[in-house]
Amino acid sequence: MKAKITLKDIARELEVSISTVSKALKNSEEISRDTKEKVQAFAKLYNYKPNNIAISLKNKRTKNIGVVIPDIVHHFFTTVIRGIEKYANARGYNVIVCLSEESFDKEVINMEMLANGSIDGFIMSLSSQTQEKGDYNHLKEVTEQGIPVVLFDRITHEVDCDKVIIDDELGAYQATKKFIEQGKKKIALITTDDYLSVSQARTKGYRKALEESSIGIDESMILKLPSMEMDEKAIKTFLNSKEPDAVLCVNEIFAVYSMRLVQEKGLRIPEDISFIGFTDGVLSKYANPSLTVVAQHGEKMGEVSAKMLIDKVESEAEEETYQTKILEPTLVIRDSIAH
Amino acid sequence: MKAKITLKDIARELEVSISTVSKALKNSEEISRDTKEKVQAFAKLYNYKPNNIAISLKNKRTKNIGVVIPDIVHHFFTTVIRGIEKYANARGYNVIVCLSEESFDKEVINMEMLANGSIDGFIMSLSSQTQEKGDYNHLKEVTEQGIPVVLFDRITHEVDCDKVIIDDELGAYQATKKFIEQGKKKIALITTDDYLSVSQARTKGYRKALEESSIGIDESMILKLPSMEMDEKAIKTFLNSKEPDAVLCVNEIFAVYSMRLVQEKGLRIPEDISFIGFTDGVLSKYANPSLTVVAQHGEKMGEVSAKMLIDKVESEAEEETYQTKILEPTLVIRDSIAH
DNA sequence: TATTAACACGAAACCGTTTTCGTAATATAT
DNA sequence: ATATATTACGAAAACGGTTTCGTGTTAATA
Repeated sequence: MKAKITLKDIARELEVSISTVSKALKNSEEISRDTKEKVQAFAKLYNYKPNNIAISLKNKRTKNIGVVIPDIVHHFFTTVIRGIEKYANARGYNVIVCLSEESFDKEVINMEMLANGSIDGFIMSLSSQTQEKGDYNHLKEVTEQGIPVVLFDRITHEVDCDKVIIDDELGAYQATKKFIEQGKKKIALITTDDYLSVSQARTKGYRKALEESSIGIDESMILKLPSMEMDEKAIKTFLNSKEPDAVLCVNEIFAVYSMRLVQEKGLRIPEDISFIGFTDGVLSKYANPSLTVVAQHGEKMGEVSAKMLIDKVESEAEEETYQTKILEPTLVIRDSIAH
Repeated sequence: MKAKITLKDIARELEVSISTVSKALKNSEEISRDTKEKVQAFAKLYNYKPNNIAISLKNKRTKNIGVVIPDIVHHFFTTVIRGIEKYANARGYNVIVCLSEESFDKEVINMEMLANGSIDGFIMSLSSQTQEKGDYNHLKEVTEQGIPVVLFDRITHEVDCDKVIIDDELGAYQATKKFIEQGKKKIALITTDDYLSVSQARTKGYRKALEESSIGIDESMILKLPSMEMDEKAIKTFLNSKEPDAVLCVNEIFAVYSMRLVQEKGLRIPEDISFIGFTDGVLSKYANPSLTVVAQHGEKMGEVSAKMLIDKVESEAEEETYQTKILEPTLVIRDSIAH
């Protein structure tokens, strides 16, 4: 086992000072040709690499960014992480991932753990419990300490920081409109409780489209599930009693499961009933029939978030100016609707 | 913006030395009751938290573990990360995730980036390019430096380190045997090239089951795709020409897509043709019919890997003894086979 | 009263870098 | 020959902690 070599080791071997070694390795003009060559050769030979921790301590920059998300076993968050990771890596940053598992307490603990020097900034999406509780003090504390934060997807307006969201309202609006254009009359919505910022926005878009049409809103055509967890029974009862001819779902799973249910009843998709979901994941693509979805462009979102964060981290200026980027969703047409 | 407070700040305010503050906060017996109370109260008031980086530098422990995986938009890896994250977090560690994206170079760069003090150990799964190339020098260098490594799922025997795998051979063997017991005669295998350690093991299990039976092996019933990427055309051609009555696939996607193909041809699943895949993901559960799979217990795998790594990191002893844990797969019976 | 022990604290080294500043030795200008 | 500039390097502080060891003050013991 050959342990890592340090500047001190090189200095001792070559009988020069640590400062000289440090400067020589940085090709400083201050050091003579001879010495530089000697030091560099030695360093290369023993594969010297500066210690990241020491450098972090010195310049108070870790080149790490903390990502706190509710769940990782979820296609959307996964793609966001990928986007963040790719972009951050290209700029020399590493990504520390923490999972809140939809728990307020875990979110707080994770942030506290990272906020003590481990990272240069946060990218995060709020846990459902946090949104339900409406308590954002952990975020405020962090921003007050001067640590930059970028909130994505599940955001709150109560914290001053950069934000990246997709226009969920627009996505739902477009999807609902599509149904209307195709002559659907009984358009249902399967969503979750309103405390989730995204569900709220999607419901708004759905309502807007219906209000603008001659159909109007029938509150009983909206099923609000308590969380993103599947509730098979509730969906079954709902679909059987309301018999919609089109269903908009706030995620893939609700949609794919619903499709199964109506298929078992002998309905044809999309002739008798059409479906649109949110999240362009593997499920939509390989479902039978394939599912039309409002694509959220997670990877792009991650990329944009990472760029915003790193730009802020690296900007000297202490501008207290925050922006919210709104990404446009796209309707990915597949076989669950007519086309 | 209230910046973080340091020991020095407290010492200055309270007119004591830094050492006294440090000891007081650790409740050292050396410090008087009075002083301790004073210091602790002050620290609490100003919300003092020690700087992680400084501590890392001092005791040469970062409490970070590096996870290097080929891809994150993949259910299996995602569950492994979750397992790692949960376990590591419970023991006070953070997880730095790096993606090799199946590239050898990225794998090397990522490891080098992390190996210079950023982490206490690695948990990784090899990129396909690394396995294809058979070059493991980056792993050897790291282990020689005394950094513990745990390899999971996609491993190599050429590196001395701890390993965690599931018994892929057994999984494939059991699945194939299931087909045989159910009277299937034309049992196909859709896999990828052998350089992937897992594909190789699965193919071996498939062969073993057939060899033990009266059916024997028909090489033409094995489709080897060049990578984990979907190749719709190749699968279509294969299924049409070979007309199997049972298909074992090395992942979910191949299986679900294959099911679609035969359904379009009017075949009934599982009566005319049965399917079993690997990976118990969201796709299998919500496919139509739902897919029987060999579950790989990714979360368990992550947990076990994390435990092995952290135990090694925290053990003083420099034992040069490595173990390989083999987890048992489970067959999750769903509607794509008779039952 | 002299000696010793216990107590409470501070100085300083250390972890591995970077960077400022001071200075001896040499080179150039006057 | 003297003053000044340049070159090439080292000492030391700093980042924010932990920890060892030394020491002045008081209290207990002989």
